[in-house]
Amino acid sequence: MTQKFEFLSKNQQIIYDIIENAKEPLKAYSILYSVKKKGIKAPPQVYRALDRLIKMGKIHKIESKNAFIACKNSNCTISNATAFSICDSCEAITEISNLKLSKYLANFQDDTGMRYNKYNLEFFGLCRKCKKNKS
Amino acid sequence: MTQKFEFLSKNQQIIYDIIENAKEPLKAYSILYSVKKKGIKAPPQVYRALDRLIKMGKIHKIESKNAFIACKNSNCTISNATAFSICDSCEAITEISNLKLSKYLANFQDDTGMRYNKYNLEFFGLCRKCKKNKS
DNA sequence: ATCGCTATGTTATATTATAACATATTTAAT
DNA sequence: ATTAAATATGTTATAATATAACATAGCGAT
Ligand SMILES: [Zn+2]
Ligand SMILES: [Zn+2]
Ligand SMILES: [Zn+2]
Ligand SMILES: [Zn+2]
Repeated sequence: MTQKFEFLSKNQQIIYDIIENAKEPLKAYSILYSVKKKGIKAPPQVYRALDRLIKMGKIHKIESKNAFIACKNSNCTISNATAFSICDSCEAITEISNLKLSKYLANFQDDTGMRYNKYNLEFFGLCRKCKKNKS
Repeated sequence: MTQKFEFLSKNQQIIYDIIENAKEPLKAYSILYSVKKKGIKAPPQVYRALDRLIKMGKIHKIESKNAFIACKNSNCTISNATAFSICDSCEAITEISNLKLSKYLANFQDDTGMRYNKYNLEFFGLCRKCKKNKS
C-alpha cells in the first residue's frame, strides 16, 4: 500500500472514510448529516476536518460544485496541482491524472513571466455514457 | 471599439458597468450593495444578471473566490475557456490570455479519449510585487 | 507539573445562492 | 392593432455554504 506516514485525527479519519468510500463528490452538509451518528454535530467540525484533509492532499475541493472528493492520485498528496473531468449531464467527476498535462501546467509561465506553485483545472463536457445516450 | 452586437437589459447593463469599472473581482453582495441606489434591491436581481452576463461571456466567475470579473479577452466572449492568475498574497487576479495555453487545453483529451467543450483554470502564486516584497 | 500546540465541542452568525410567484416589458405572429 | 409567447423584472422568503468566537480537552516536550 502506498500509505503515507501521516496521522489523521479522529474526526479527520471519520470524514475521510466517508469521502473515500463515496461514489461521487460529497457536499459538506451531506457529510455532516452522515456523521451525526458518530457524534459530529456541527458545521465547524466538518469544515475543519475538510480544511486539513485538503492541506494534506488527501481530498480535493471541486470548486464549481462545492463538493469534496478523495484523491486517488498518489502523486498529488500535496494538493497543489489538480485537474478534474466533469460531465455536464450526469455530473460524474473524476480526477485527471495525466503526466503531460501536469508537467505542462506546472511549468507554465504567463506572459509577464509569473510562475505558479498551485493550480486547479476543471474540464467540462459529456462523459462517454452521456455522449452515447445523446446520439 | 470591439463592441459585439449583443444587447444588455437594464439590470444587466447596470451590473456589467459596475464589474467592468472595478479594479478587482466583485462579490455578488457587494454588487448588490452598490446598485441599491439604482433601484436593484434583491439578490435574485443580481444573480440573474450575473448568470446571463456569464452566459454571454461578458464576465467570468472566479470559482475559488465566488467573485465576478469582466472579460478583458475579446477571444472568449463564449466564456467556455477561462484561465486566471491569482496572487495568494494580495489577491490580485488577472485573466490569462495565452494562445498556446488555450490551444493546448482546448485540444486536450484525457486517457479515455474524452474531449471537453469548456474549462476553467485557476493558477495561484505570488505576483511580481508580492514576490519582491518578500525578498 | 506546566507550557505550548493541536484538536474538539458548541453556539451563533455571516455569506452565498435559489425557489416561488407576481408583474411588466419586449418581440413576433396573426 | 391584438394577441400570444418569451424574456426581464420585482419581491418575499428560505436554502445552502461557510466562518467567528470562545470554551474545553488531549498530548508531547521541557
Ligand atoms: Zn489528487
Ligand atoms: Zn455523464
Ligand atoms: Zn474572458
Ligand atoms: Zn500579489
